[in-house]
Amino acid sequence: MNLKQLSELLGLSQTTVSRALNGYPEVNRETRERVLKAVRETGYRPNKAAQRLATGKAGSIGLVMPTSPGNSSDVHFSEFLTGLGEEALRHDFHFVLTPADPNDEVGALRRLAASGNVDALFVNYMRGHDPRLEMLKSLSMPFLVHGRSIGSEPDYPFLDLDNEAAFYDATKLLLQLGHRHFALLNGPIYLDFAIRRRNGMEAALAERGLALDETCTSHTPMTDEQGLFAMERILQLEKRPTAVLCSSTVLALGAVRAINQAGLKLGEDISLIAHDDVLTLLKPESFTVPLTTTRSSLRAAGVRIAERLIGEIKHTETFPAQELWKAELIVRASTGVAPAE
Amino acid sequence: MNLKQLSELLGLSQTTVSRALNGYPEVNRETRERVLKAVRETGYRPNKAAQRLATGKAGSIGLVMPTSPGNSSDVHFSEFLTGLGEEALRHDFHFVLTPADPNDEVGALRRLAASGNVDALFVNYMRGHDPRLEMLKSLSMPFLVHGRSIGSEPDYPFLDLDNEAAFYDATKLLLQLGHRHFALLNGPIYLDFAIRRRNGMEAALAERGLALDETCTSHTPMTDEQGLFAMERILQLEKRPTAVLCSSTVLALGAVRAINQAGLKLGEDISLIAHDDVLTLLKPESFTVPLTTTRSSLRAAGVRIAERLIGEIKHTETFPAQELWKAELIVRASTGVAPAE
DNA sequence: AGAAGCAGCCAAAGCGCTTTGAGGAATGGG
DNA sequence: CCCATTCCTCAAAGCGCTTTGGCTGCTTCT
Repeated sequence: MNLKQLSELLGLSQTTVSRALNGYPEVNRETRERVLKAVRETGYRPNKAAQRLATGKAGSIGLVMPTSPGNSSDVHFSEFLTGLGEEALRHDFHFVLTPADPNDEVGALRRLAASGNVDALFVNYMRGHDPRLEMLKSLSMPFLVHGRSIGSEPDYPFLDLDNEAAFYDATKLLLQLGHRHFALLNGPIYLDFAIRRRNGMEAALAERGLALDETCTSHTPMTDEQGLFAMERILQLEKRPTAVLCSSTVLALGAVRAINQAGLKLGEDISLIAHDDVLTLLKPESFTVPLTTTRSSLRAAGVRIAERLIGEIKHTETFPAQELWKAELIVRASTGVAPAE
Repeated sequence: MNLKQLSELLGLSQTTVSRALNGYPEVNRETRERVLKAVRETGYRPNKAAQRLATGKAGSIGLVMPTSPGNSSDVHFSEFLTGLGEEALRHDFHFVLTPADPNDEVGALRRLAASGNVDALFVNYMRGHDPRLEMLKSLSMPFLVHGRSIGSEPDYPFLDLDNEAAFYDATKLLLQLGHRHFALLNGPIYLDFAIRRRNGMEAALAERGLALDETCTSHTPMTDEQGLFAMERILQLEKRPTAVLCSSTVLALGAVRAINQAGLKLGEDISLIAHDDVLTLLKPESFTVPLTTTRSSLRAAGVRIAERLIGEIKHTETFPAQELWKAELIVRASTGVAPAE
């Protein structure tokens, strides 16, 4: 069933039927109702490809899905995707996912844009001085960045968490509790958020004349296994830190296990603050010792990003180009006063 | 840059250029090379929407992404997606993801098919007597099911794990170790795999004249939290089971925590076998007490499914319509001889 | 030498939709 | 009674590609 058949069925022209469907004003109310009724009865659905060809609008937003063995099936990514999905559903949009070799993300992005399959692009997992930015700016297609790229001019639309502030605040709390020896279990160092969190932490330490010890720092993919390994290593150091910051509750999962295995008490012998992306899988409050966290929902970020992108495509709304969200610092039992030396 | 412009540039007809690009034989070798060179220089990319409209082929496979609060951002789902992605990348295919209200999966699927945006459909999270099957069969579009639907005629193409056998084998091993009191932490009871795993377990028990105790059984979303709660409850029962089967390592994560908190020793006081989907996030061998598992990679299943679907769309290959994979039973330290009564 | 075959190219139709520019039927004003 | 105005409707032109069905000129066969 296509437009032509439908219009013949109704004894109307294709134009009128099309207008009736797309809510143009110059159609008689009665006619419109007749059309809508026929649509319901016949189950007619406009062919998207044709619609796209005619309008240039695809009703979909493109994203490149990272597929490296490294960050494969990242919980953080799928949590975010869920948020995007929720919002897209409300607008009858969908995503076009292009899986990409991580060495060719720029190429994947370019192909996606050129394919004519999408109206807007989205990128995340930003790196320092990210090469994708230049490419996106050169395209004449709306895009939105989740995160930022340190080292690049901030002249692009983004939504980011204030990672510096989050880890600055967390560190400050630990300092106030008397801690002096810190460890950091961070994400991969080339990622922007990891750089900023580290910066935030260092800034807070510097205020007290302290510096982050390299041996107490690890930059790894954010899995519980890596958290375990890193923490085990750190706990064997001569000068053991009493406070740990984790870039994810997933890392914290492993770290806590290492701490338990070492016979140390979380919140007493050692304090830990993790960043909580509000993963459905892993709630900081359901750890044996509930975790103190800096919290910001990845899912909510997904919703917001979809909202902005769709708004932009439809030209219905204008948004601030750049948003910086604040994380909440939520104190639970994993933080306590520093033990006496 | 479109075909017309390109052909004018070359002084050829659109037909010839199109043929040259699509590998048709009736083009002079020399001409073809000229065309390819021009494409490289101009960066011409065919408009997918037009291509699709003309051919009816979209180069993409559609899937409905579950977005309920319940199974949101499911690690299992994204592990699988990664596999799909890997394979799709090799063939320059992409996915169209439609997020769907879980109460309207059939509708979402229908819309996706009708949109003309996809060449093939994929579904998973099958339920008993799943209504989507009828709908898929009525469509004239290739589809593939991950899992099966108990209660429906198995006359559709699927790829499934032999869940019955996996849990039958696991139970049998535990029986051989002398266990008599069993618990099962399973996924939602309406899901096909959960039903089959339970069946497999019951079959093995029945051979020894045993039955599964309802109070020792839980059917929940597969999160560590649910695993924790369920196990805590079960451990408080008067007649405590000595052997536990978990439908996921994620559930096991919580269950193991409950076991530890109860002061019980895994592999001595209580034995546990979990099904391992080979999640990158959660390796059974890196548990404090490494877990005995039934193993089958979700990601590998994703790869295979993409391979089959794409092959079908391109009509290049024929595959067996139905595949049943066997899980491997891998013994580690979480299983041991049943403790004396 | 004429018929037949073939390689290589092209013009034009068509995929299903939107949108432009115009026309026909009422209505109201002069 | 005629013209202007408003409301509704339509035919036709595109969107950028593939594909059908020729057409041309050259080689090969009889």
